[in-house]
Amino acid sequence: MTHLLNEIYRQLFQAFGHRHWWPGESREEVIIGAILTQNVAWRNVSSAIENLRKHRLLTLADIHRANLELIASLIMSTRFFHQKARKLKNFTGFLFTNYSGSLDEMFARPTCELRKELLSINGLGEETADSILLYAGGKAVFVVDAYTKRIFSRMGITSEEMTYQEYQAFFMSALKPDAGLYNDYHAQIVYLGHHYCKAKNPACDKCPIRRLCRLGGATLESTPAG
DNA sequence: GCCCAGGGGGCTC
DNA sequence: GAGCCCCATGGG
Repeated sequence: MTHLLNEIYRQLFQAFGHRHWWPGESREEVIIGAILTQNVAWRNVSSAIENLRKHRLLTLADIHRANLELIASLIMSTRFFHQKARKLKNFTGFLFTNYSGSLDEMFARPTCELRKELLSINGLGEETADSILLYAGGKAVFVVDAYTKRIFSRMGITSEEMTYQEYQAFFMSALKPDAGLYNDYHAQIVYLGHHYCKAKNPACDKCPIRRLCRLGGATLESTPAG
C-alpha cells in the first residue's frame, strides 16, 4: 500500500504542482480558518477572514477579548455563525487558560497529548484538531476529510464505511511520518475533490482520477458514483 | 428557486 | 455505536 499511496501522490503532484497550503498568513489565521471552514466552502470563509482582519480581530488574543456577538456578526458568511463564534472563543479560552495564550507553549506539548486536549474543546472534532496540528503546528498528523473518503473509496482502495481514525491509520501506517508530505497530500486531495469530484459530478474527461482509479484497481464504471 | 459546501454536537434507542 | 436532527450563508 505504501507504493500505491506514494504513486498517487506523485501523480497528483505532477498534475497540480505543490499546493502551498494552508491559505493563511499566520498560525493564528490558520487556526481561525480551520474552525470557520467547517462544512462550508472556503470562499465563504475568505470574506469572514477579511471582516475579522478589517476589525483587527484576526489574532487569538483579540478574539479572546472581543464580544461574542460582534464576532458572530463578522463571520456570518460561514454559516452556523453563532456556533462558530462560540467555538473560536472556546479555543482561545483553552489557549489562555492552559498556555497563557502562547501557541509556542501549546505546540511544545507531545502531539498525542495535545490532540486529546484539542478534542476535549467543544467545537473541535477530529478533522479540525488535526488540521490545527498539521497546518498550524507542523506536526506529522494526516488530515482526513470528506474528499479523502469519497476519492479513495471511489478508487476502490478504501471503504466509505471506515471511520475517521481508520482512514488516518490507513494513511499514516503506509506513508512516512513527514509533515511536509501530509500537508501537500491533503491539499492535493482537496484540490482534486474541489475541481473534479463534486458529489453529483464525480468524473470528467480531464479528471486525473481516471488514471488514479486504474492505480487503485477500480474503474470509474465499476464505482457506484461512476 | 434549488443544490450543496473541507463538521461537530447532542439526542435517542 | 449508529442514526438522526440542528446549525442557517452564499455562489453556481
